[in-house]
Amino acid sequence: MIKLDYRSRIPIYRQLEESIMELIVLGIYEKDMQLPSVRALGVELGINPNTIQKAYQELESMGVIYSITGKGSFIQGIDNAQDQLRSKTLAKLADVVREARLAGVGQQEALELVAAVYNGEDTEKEVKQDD
Amino acid sequence: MIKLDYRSRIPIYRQLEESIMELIVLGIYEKDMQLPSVRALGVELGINPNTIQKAYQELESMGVIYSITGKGSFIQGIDNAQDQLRSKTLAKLADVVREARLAGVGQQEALELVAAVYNGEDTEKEVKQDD
Amino acid sequence: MIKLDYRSRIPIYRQLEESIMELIVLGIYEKDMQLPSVRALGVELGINPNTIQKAYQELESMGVIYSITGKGSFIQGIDNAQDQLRSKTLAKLADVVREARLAGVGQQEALELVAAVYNGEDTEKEVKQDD
Amino acid sequence: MIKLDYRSRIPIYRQLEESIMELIVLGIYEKDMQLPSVRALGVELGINPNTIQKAYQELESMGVIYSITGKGSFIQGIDNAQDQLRSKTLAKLADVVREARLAGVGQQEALELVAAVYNGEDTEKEVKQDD
DNA sequence: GTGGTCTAGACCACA
DNA sequence: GTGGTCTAGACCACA
Repeated sequence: MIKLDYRSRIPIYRQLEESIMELIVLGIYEKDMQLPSVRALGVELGINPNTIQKAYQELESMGVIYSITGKGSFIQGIDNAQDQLRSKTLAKLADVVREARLAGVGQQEALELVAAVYNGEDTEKEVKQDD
Repeated sequence: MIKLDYRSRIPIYRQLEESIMELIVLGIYEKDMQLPSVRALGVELGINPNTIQKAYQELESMGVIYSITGKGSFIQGIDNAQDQLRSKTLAKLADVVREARLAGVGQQEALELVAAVYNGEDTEKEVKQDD
Repeated sequence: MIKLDYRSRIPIYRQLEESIMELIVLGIYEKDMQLPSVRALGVELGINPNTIQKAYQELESMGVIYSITGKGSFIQGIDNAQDQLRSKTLAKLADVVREARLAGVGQQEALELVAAVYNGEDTEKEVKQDD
Repeated sequence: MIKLDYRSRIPIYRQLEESIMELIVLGIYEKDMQLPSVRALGVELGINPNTIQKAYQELESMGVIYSITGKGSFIQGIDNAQDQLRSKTLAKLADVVREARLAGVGQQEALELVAAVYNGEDTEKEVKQDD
């Protein structure tokens, strides 16, 4: 359910955080549902439990999940997850659009690209970007 | 002419590269014009010459500038700069739009944000998109 | 009669201990009254009997309750319970007040907060004092 | 300048965070002043740099300090530090006062204890508390 | 040198 | 078993 790109410059724990938030937003992870334990998920994804811990702790500090020592980690609910994902994403988007504008990309072109992505017309998959 | 944000998560050398490409695209840096030496620019911007060197090297490998040993670095011309900037930027934009879509941002909303940025209606600058 | 907050960072067994001591201090649990068995209470509260056991053992070592093998656990009396609760609490209070002072909280403000809590004017319950 | 209690149940990284915030609030660490590097402080305090990192990263996410890779970590300013320290401390204080009240500590007694601490009349030093 | 990421592994409190 | 803390150590990008 969670797929990571180990080659990406985006740290694994951040990819994990985003994945989990998306799963919540998509309604796959429901309120109070228990997440896999840091150890179990570590084994499943082939990464160190400490890395999972880091992701879980950040998600907890964002109010997206809550952890009870000795019991496990649980989904807090959809609201915080949605808010966090949205605001982060919109901030990123605004940044990149500003960059595009400075790079001489026209408004029309930018709008078309957005529409293309939403309509599934853009063929390129997850382009590796250099920064 | 070149302004850097030392607190940004975007590395200085990348900011430098983008700035220079933008100056070329804007026609301020013209073909065959000589760039300041790494030392001079280092002093001017108050940063390590190594950082400037790194930016110049990348720009050279992208074909945006060229160097003549013992003489200095020069602008290659506008074409490469423009192409590089555009393609990088468009790839990034597409990526982020895909992310936004996954995050539950609607097409309409995304389009409006793009328009807002182009029309200067969005006030926030370079948002921290960290946590 | 005993209410636990499973999400609190305060461990369940500690919450249990405090609850029982409070019930004694309030006169609800009287001298030589028998406590529910660890199993019964475990079922009632929906928690592991080991957790109850841990609380009972600590209470016994504090002289708040006593156990008779094969019969059960009983209330020792009000004195120990009151002393234990008081001294622990006062020590904690002093610590936190010292902290508050270091944090720049003024004496007046601290006094007012105390009065507010006692007069029921502070609405917030059991605030998360994590991050 | 920073002293840690390695025996405390309060994790080292949290003690570090609080210490740094106090130093900022006291005006000893001033705006934009550079903090010791994670490695240097690790050596100085005899603890692992990773532990320092954790503290620094939390402080950064709280807006108390900012870090620039390759350069160092710096004090953001006094405002956030003060706000964070204050709110955390007041929350803790309210919690403990509520506990004290349940434990049968009278309002008068609580107020006197607060006054005593502020007036330096309380002799006991940093009592080891059991939770 | 400086922050940041990740692993392997140990140990603890708690349930 | 579950989360949480900490260490030792490696490796990376950046300045």
